[in-house]
This record gives sequence, C-alpha cells and structure tokens, in this order.
Amino acid sequence: MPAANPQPRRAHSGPRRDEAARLAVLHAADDLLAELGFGALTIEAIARRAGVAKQTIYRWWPSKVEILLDTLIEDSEKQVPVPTEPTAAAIRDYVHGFTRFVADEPAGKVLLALIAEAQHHPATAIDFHERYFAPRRDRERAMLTHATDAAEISPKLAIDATIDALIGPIVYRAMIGSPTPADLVETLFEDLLRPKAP
Amino acid sequence: MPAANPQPRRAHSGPRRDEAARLAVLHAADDLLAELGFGALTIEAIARRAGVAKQTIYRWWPSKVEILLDTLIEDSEKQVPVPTEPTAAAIRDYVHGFTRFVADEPAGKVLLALIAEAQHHPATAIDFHERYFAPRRDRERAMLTHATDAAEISPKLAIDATIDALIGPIVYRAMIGSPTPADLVETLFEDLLRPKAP
Amino acid sequence: MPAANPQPRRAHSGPRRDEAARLAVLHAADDLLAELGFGALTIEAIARRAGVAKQTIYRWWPSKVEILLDTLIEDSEKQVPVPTEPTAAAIRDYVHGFTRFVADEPAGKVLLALIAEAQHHPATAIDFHERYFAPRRDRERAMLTHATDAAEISPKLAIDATIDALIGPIVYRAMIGSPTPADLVETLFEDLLRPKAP
Amino acid sequence: MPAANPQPRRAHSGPRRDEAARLAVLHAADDLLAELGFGALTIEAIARRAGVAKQTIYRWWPSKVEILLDTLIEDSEKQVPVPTEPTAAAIRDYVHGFTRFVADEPAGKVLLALIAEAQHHPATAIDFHERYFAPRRDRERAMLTHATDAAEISPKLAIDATIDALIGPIVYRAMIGSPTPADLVETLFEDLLRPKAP
DNA sequence: AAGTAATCGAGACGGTACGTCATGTCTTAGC
DNA sequence: GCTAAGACATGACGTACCGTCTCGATTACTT
Repeated sequence: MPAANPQPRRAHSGPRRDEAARLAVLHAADDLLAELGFGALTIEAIARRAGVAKQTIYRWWPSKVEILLDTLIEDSEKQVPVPTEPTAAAIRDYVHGFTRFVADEPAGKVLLALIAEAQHHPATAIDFHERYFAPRRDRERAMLTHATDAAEISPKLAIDATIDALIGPIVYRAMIGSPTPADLVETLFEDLLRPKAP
Repeated sequence: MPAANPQPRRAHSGPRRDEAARLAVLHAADDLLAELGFGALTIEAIARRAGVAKQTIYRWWPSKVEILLDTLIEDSEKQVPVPTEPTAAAIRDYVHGFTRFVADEPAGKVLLALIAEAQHHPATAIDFHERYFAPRRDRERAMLTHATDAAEISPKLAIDATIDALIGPIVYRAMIGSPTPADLVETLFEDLLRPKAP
Repeated sequence: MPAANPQPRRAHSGPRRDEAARLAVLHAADDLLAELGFGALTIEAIARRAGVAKQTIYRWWPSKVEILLDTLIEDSEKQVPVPTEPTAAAIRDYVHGFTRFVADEPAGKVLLALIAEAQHHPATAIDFHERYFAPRRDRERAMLTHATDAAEISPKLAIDATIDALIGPIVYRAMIGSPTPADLVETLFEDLLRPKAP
Repeated sequence: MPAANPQPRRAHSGPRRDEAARLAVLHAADDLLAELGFGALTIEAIARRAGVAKQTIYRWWPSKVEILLDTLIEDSEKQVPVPTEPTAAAIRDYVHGFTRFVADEPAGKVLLALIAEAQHHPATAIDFHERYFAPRRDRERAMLTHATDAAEISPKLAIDATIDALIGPIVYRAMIGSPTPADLVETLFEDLLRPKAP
C-alpha cells in the first residue's frame, strides 16, 4: 500500500532563522561567561555583545540556560567526545581529557555553571539532565559495558557507581577550585576499572 | 615603645544587636531556600518573611551568602560534626552521616547552594572557602592523620586526595539529583581507607 | 502626425492590488476601533484580524491614520453628505444629521479618534486637514454662501466663525461624553443662521 | 469627657515623598509635551528627563495621564481660575483668558492632549471627568448661576448648554489648529449671555 | 534624671534587568 | 509583482530587587 504522505501544507515561507545571529549569541554567551562570570551573564548583556535584539534571543531560546546548553553540547562533543572503541586506553584518555576540559576549557566552565544553576532552579536541573547529562551518561555506560565485555577492564563497582566514583571527585575538585592532579585521576582509573595488564 | 591602645573607645551605648531579629533572618533564609529554592531567596523576601527591615539585614550581613554561611556553619556543626576520636568506626559514621546530611537535610541543600553560588561569583568562592570549607577540611585532615597514626586506617592515597575521592562522588551525586546509596559509600570507605579488620 | 506613445510601456504586470485585502483591512480597522477602542488599534492587530500580512498594509497605507481616513471619507460621504441645494431646511437636516453621526455612528467615532490623534502627532493633523477637514469645510462654506445669497439664511457671524460656532459645541460635547440634545442644536441653528421664516 | 482619638498607631515613619522628585517629574512631562508632543511622552522619557528612576514615577502615578492631570489641575488653577465674583466683566475676562490659555499656554496643550487621550481610552475619560472636568464645570455653573441671579447676565439657553456653546467652539478651533479670534469670543459672549448694558 | 548613641520598622530613592509587545524594514516562497 | 509568513533591530512597557538613604520611635548605656 503506497500512500504518499499527503501534507503539502505550504511548507513554510518567509525568512529562515539567521545563522549569523545564532552564532553571535552563542559566542557572546561563551565570552561573557569566560570574561565576567555567570553573574554578568544577563540576556541584555548577551544581546548587547552579540549585536542582536533581545527579542531575537527570546524568539529562539526560552532562557539563558538553554543558550549555555547549546554551547555546552556543541563544545563538549568536539572537545571530549565519548570514545566508541572499547579499549582501556581510550577510556583512560577520556577521563584525563575530561579532567582537562573541566579545569581549563571555557566550555568546562559552562558545565560547572550549569550544574550550579541546576541547584538554584529545578527547571534547569530537568533541562540539564535531559539535554546534556542523560545522553552523555548513556554513552559512557555503553562505553564501559563494551569494554567490560571485551575484558579490557573489570570494574569492581556497579556501572553507574563506577562512573560517579570516577567523575565525582574531578567535578568536585573543579568546583572547589583546586584542579585534579593527573596522578589522582590515574589512581582512580586503575583502582576502579582495573584495566587488564598491557 | 609598647603603649597599648589607651582608649577602648567608649565601649558601646544604645541597644545591642537584637537576637530575635538575627534568628528570624536565619530561619527565614533557611525556610525560603527549602520551600522555594535559591532563586526565590532575595533579601527582600527574607526581610518580608522575617518581619524585619531590609536595613537590619544589610547592617549585619554584607550579602545573602553570608546569611547562608551562618546557618550552614551552625547547622553542620550540630548535624555532622567532624569526629575527634580517631577510630575507623567514627570515620565511617561520619561519611555516612555526611551522605545523609547532603541528601536529606535542609542545611545540606544550603551547602549545595553555596558551592553552586561559588561557581557564579568568585567572591562567594573565597568566602565559602575561608568560613566553611577550609576549617572543616583542616579538621577532616586531622581526623584522618590521627587515625592513620593509630593504625585504624591505612589510606592508599595522599590525604587530600583521599578526602576528595570519598566526598566528591557524594556531593556530585547530590548535585546531579541522585542520592548516593549506602553501599557505594561503604565500598568507597573500605577501598580508600582500608580500615583495620575489626 | 502619428507617433502617439505606441507602447504604454507594458502598463503593468503581475497581479494588481487585491481588492479583497483592501476591504478586509478597512473593515478590520473599523471593527477593532468599535469593539476595543483606539488603544487596541495596532497594525499587527489589524493584520491579524484581516487575515493579511503586515507588509500588505504597509505597502498601501503609510500609517494607520490613513486607514482610518479612508474609512472616514467613504463613510461620512455616505452618511452625512454636505447638501448641495441651498435651502435652510437642508442645512438644518445636515446639522442634525452630523450630530447623530458623531454621537451614534461607528464612523463618527473614527472622526473623533482622528481629531484626537491629530493632537498627538502633527503629521496626523496635516493629513487630517488635507484629506478630510479642508475639503468638507470648503463644501460647507459653499453651502452657506449659496444659502445666504439665496436669502435662505442670514448669518450674523462671518462664515467660518458661523460653522465653528455651530459644529464646535457638537464635537466638544461628543468628546466630553455627553451627546448634544436636539434642542440645543436647534437653538444654535436658529440663533446663528437666522433662517427666513417659513 | 473629651476622648482624644485613640489611634496613635505609629503614624508613619521613614522618608516622606521627595518633593523635588515630584516637581521634576511634573516639569519634565510638561516640557516634553510642549517640545516633542504627546507621541514622545513616554514614562521612560519623563524619567530620563527628570533624572528620576522609573519606579519613582510608577510609585506615585498609575499612568502618564495622571501626571498630566496633576500639571493641568495645578496650572489651570493658577492661570485661568474660575472667578468667584458674579459680574459680567469677570465672566468676560474668564472666557477670553480661557481662549488664550488653550491657544498659547503649555498647560493648554495639556488640556487638549487629555481630551484627545480620553477618546482613545475610556479609563482616561473617566479620570479626566472626575479630576478636572466635573469640578471645574461645577464652579463655572455656580459662576453663571450667581451672575444670573444678580442680573449681571441673562443667558438665553440652559446653563450647561450655554457653557458648551461658549467653550465648545474655542476648544474645537484649538483642536483643529486655528486659534479663536477675540471678536468671535466677544460675539459668542454677548450673544449667549446677554450681559446687562454697562 | 537627662543626654547620647545605636538599634529597629518602614519605605523612598536611583538603578539594572526582566520578559512582552508593537513598530517599521527586510527577505523568502508561492501563485 | 503581488501575496502570506515571519525574522529582525529598536525601544517602551510595567515589575521585581538591588543596595543606599532617611525618618521617627525605642532602648540602653553613660554622666
């Protein structure tokens, strides 16, 4: 039974979303956060810096949290992608990469700011979970499961507990203001994942 | 030439600080945070709720962060004091107590809110460090040092790293919204501190 | 001598002005004014109500005042035409008709709204003068002149002064919110124009 | 037993209304109306010009119409007070004064702007009536009544009709943009009030 | 007992940012 | 070349809090 979709519908007419404005907003938000901190990150300031009308921001983003989520998702995918090959070495690199991301990268500051904001507004918490945390956690889980199946690692804890025990200290230290030294990460990695001897 | 300051400057005159107002403010802040979240925690709302003039708040606290620090310091001292006897059991109780504090207590929410706020404002970070974090960390460090000396525990990591690896996952999970299960805490405790067999 | 312009230049191409859209706009403006008052009479609201794109309005009318002028000119010509026969009775009917127009007709409300708008924007004042007031005043003047020549009336004041003294109270009362009673109109008519005894 | 009023109540404490700010707002509104017209009379512009915070305006005036009413009431009382002595001469002066007020004075422009605004917003109409029009009309009525009783004048129309027939043309002409010549006022005065020969 | 000084409530003030609305200009696609 | 749709920069709207300030009343230490 063929039945082509019958909605011609008048697809849409008029101007499409202005990509230049979209990027200007994302960059302005990033820059302001890096330069002046979250406290100075107002919609008006973003609009001013981006050379864009306030209404253009409100048209596309319901809140400044969504702007930050957009930049975080794009940047974290580029800078610390969850590896897909299930080797101990890939996982080790990922954890070290994440440590550097959170400590040094502007986008890492965005991550911390969003976790912080989620403490203040329940709606932000939900948003953050749905758009950033849950998808990434799913991929991290898959990564560890495959590596365990391949006998690359043999975690002593359940899978989510393992991730929290690994990531938790890194994020906690970043929030407290003291970056995590590489050897602590290394020890946690060895200890929690017990990678097979090389 | 020594010459101690010769005039204590006219000790004081007029009414002293109104203790009832002080408590009303602290409780109002606590209640508002618990009921409506940090977003609704404005100085005006605290003053309204406490039945106190705004100026009375500004006279005694430079910012709402200081109000929260006051309640956090008082409540955390009561609800999760750092133990002084250097036994493995005491430390174990402390870690479980802290987990419960952060997950269930209003004052635990204050702690998370302050760590969050510290991400947004550098001044808050400094304040939080000086008034809450550093003193408590000092006592935690002493606790572990004494217990190690007494051979109650034998941590595999350096002392601060140990604390972060223990506390980090608990705080991280609380911030992410999933309370830490007791068995994860138990495993971290066993693993990181290696208490002497009972 | 042939050579009249042989090509009207491709007189026009593409669709001509959409009469349905034109009428929809005029009626939408009228309706909105009557239903919600001038305050709710925005270009966007007219476009919404008329089912027409904003640009279609801006293409044909420079401002909403012009829209109202269009409806006023059409409607006032229909509902209170300036009489051409120079008899006292015709003039009397005209004045009473105008009183009713201003008090009861939707288009009368448009007239008041435009006089009002002219107080707020000098450009509106000029527009109103050129397109509505001056042409009508010219015809009123002609009407009175002819009637005076025909000895139907013998005004005691100069001609413009007479019109203002007659129309002024009617418009003023309408603006103030109390419709003019017929006997006041009657008295003004008798008094100012002194029609010849019948 | 004299019985002093028993509410001591704590009459009021704290700063009273800032008279300088109040005057700055009234003058700024007046100036802006005169210089740029009603169209440019926004709350933000008034606040800017007056060097006052927007909230200070909203604290004391529910709308810009109330600001204008305040200036109109103060200024019209000063510049064209309704006379109290019931002589034909006083009334004559009043009508001429009113004509000048409406044509030349900034506050006269305020009057016209408010009548105009009343056409656009019913709430303004009510406000204008209650605060300016009705009180003044009452005094005008009293003035004419007393003068009639004293046989200074003998109006041929009912009292309100007389006032409308006198004031209407003056206001109408001002709105249409042509100031009323003194001789028209004179004729209307003579004609409608029939003052006793001097 | 009178004088002095700091407290408290109330709340006005100049500000900044909020999120919404209408403006008039513009761009795109369909008829 | 007109149309509907609608994105865009602009700027006012009215509200909420900010942190500073001033007022009167109250209360406790001087002297």
